[in-house]
Amino acid sequence: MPEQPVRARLVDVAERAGVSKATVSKVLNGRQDLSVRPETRRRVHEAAEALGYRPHSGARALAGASTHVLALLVPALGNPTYVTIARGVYQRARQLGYLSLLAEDFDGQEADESFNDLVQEGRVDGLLVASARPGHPLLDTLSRSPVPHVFLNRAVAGSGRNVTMDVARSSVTALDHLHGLGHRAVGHIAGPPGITPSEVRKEAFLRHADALGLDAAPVASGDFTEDGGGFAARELLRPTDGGERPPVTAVYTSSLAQAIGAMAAIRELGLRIPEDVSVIGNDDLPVAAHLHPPLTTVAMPLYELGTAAVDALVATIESAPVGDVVVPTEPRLVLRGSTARPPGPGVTP
Amino acid sequence: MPEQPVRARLVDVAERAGVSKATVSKVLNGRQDLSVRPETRRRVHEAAEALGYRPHSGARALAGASTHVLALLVPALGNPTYVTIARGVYQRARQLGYLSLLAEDFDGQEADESFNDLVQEGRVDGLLVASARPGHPLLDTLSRSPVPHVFLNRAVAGSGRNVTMDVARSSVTALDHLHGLGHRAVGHIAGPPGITPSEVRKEAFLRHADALGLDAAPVASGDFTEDGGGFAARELLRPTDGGERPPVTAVYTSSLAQAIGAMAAIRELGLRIPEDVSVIGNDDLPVAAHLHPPLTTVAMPLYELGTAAVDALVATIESAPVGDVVVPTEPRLVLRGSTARPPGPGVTP
DNA sequence: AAGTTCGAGTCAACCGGTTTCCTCGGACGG
DNA sequence: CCGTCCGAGGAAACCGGTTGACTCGAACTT
Repeated sequence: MPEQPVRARLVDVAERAGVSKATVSKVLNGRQDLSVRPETRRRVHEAAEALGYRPHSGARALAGASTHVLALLVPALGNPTYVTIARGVYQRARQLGYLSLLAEDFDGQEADESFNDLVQEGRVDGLLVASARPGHPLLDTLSRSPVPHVFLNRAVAGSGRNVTMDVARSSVTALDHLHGLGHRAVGHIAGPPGITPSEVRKEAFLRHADALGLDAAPVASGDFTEDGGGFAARELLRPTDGGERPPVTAVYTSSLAQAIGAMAAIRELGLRIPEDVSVIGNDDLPVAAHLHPPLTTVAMPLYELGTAAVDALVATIESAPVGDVVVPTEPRLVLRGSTARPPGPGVTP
Repeated sequence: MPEQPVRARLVDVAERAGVSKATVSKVLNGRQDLSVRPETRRRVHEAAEALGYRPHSGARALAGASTHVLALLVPALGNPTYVTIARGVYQRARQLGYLSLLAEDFDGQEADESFNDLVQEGRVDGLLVASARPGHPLLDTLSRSPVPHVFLNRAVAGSGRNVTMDVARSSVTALDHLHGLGHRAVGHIAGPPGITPSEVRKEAFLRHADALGLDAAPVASGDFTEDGGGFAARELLRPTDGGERPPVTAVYTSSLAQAIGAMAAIRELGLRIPEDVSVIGNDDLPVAAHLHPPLTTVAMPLYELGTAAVDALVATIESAPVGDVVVPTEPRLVLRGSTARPPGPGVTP
């Protein structure tokens, strides 16, 4: 059997190849500050292969080289959006020879401590921060720290380290769709204030609603959860000044969970989807297709956001920082059953 | 400001406390093979505190001590069930001073490689395997390897390292509920064959259906996904031998996603939930409450499964293995709108 | 009073890599 | 023919902890 009973070490490889530790190290790390005969190089690789050599990560980290570990901080793992991002991060990291550590930022405090530890203990080479929020303690820590890091999804203005998606475009896509169906009064359920993608999405919504000349474009804010969406939906649909029809015929939400909550709330108000109210949400995740009715969404390139963030971070680590990055893939409309033409004022063509 | 500009090392602490490196190391690691005066102990702790000392993980691992890192392998991160487990693992690990690494086992191959690397590179102290499956390459690797590990959720018979929930009980709870409502023909949507929780749930279902004397208890298998649930539901509801009523009045699914898919399929068949068919699923996750109708579920102690698995693994690492463990929390019925009395044969009391 | 034991630490060898500075022999230039 | 340069690789220090063996003085025994 080709298995080694015990870990092979660098010396073992060196011995088998008939060279010194130093040479093996340099060859295996592909350093070009040393000239080696192709023949020697081959022998080293062969020996390493034959012994199934894996460098001990601790020793490596200790000797000043990198750990090849990245850490990703997300605000909520319960949110499938972040899970998708995390998968992108994980897979791309592995492709590049890195490992990724996943941490959840329950209360904002946790993050700061946990990341400090990670960095101080020399466990990670870099940080991917998806949970930036104004005033977050970590931001301050990071800004005065030399550890490589990027912000993804939630941008930090002026950091020059943001990796984001074309969030503004998603609002345009959603509105164009609803406008094309004939909607003239569309409400938006935004995320909590102060969070970049939420703010950007809201502003783009308002700007484009204006450009399209909509009659009404009210906005309500709520958490990115089902309940947040439910409350906001009730707010948007409460009939104003004695009228008996809801003030909007369609709702565009900032997250998928909000859309689910909004749908439940809309039905509880005795309205039908999509006959009375159309609903369109952001982020196309598997569950969207199986809701009742199936939810029309704007698919955001979440997975790619993850991979792009890793690319940016690794570039930073290798001292070739790339500045702010916007993932090139555009948001894509996924048409399903939750959007339709608005109820005509008695008109049934 | 109390921040140190540069990492404090063990020697720095030793110097400040006026003792040797060895003493500091032993004191901070709480080893009792050394007697130290309380006074000295205090000085050491003070010095460490003052300097904000964090041991370098690489150095520590290299010196033969543990890395204090655990790795968790899950079959699919897209499945919120595993995310919940992962949270339990992550938090309990941190409480015990460990870090947890999350890996996704996309194809079964990945896992084996990735875990081998992790272990070979001395990155982790132990493994939490939630994706065991008969014939999984990792099982073989693990059985001949000295690395501490436990299997959670999916048990490996005879390993003496299983951490599981009372899955059989969940079938009993679900069936009792349906039986109490008057259902006499209940279908079960099981997971893929060969996977322990799925098998156990199925067998418990059949056994208890027998004990209750149900008229019919057909079983269909499908992936743990929405689509898997959808296909299986169609199979269960296909009218047999020319009858026009579906052969069952209720469906009990092995996963939440399956329940969502089943609900969609049931509606596509022109049946109402819960008037025509009741649906009850396993695992109570937030989305269940916001479905249409809100889904009745059996809540499994997933988070605790994660914490219990960490406890068991850490015990194993500290050479006090605990054998098979069953999480004590019992499955709990969460009553919502997807279950009701079966349609009477024309009887409306 | 001398030997022994015990408490309280210290010494120094490791762990497995990385990296800096050398060495050594042959080719080449003058 | 001798000095120099260069290609190819080696020696050893070092990274920051951990650990078992060892020391040293005081107390305890007999």
